[in-house]
Amino acid sequence: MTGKPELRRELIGIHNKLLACYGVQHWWPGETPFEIMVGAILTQSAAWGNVEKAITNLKSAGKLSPSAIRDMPMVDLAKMVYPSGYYNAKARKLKALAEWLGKYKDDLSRLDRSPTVDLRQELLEIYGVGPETSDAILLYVFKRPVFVIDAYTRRLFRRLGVEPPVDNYDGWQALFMDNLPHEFELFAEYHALIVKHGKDICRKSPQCTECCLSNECSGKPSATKPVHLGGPT
DNA sequence: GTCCCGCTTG
DNA sequence: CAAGCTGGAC
Repeated sequence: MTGKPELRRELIGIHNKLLACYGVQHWWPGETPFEIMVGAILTQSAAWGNVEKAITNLKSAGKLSPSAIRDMPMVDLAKMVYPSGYYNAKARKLKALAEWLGKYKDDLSRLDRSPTVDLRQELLEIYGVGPETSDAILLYVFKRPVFVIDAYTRRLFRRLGVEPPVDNYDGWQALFMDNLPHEFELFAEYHALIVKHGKDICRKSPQCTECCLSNECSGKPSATKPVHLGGPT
């Protein structure tokens, strides 16, 4: 946490307003660590409701475990995750995740001994695990203080007029991690609140009249959409 | 930049 | 009917 005090207070202020608006979120939905990891992969560019269907399919078939997924034919796995979209790609990703866990005898406590940077590097080497999925797993499974950046985060804070100097994943992550205390509870709750807000209010087409942040928001990108002053040609 | 891809919402 | 959904691989 080395950033400017002004930005630090702004980021905390946004968190507090979201918390006051929505209350504690109790994330991540998922009853076991493995279920959280599966959810993190299946939710890539997919609505959570569809992810739940896929997870329910796995659960009711008794296949929601690393070993079951390793032993299952790819085609069967693809059918089960069908509702979450990209089913062939996601079946392959789940296989890769399960194979990786197998290297540690499916024992999360072994992995939990690794420092965060090392664990993150390992996660990134798994097929289908990129920065966001990696950080979601680090945060919600391993309880590491890592700030997760997603499309909702970028959209919300751009509209609020807060942007990092470098517009990529690491740049966004540094914006938050350089300006907030590295506390698991704070990062977990903040991300959950951003998602809640992004789904319900700060959508692509924002519901600004119902937004509890409308006072501090310029609504920039959507407000700057081209206006043809001369009217249609 | 393109592809992967079904389901929900407007 | 189209747009959008907690991305990542190539």
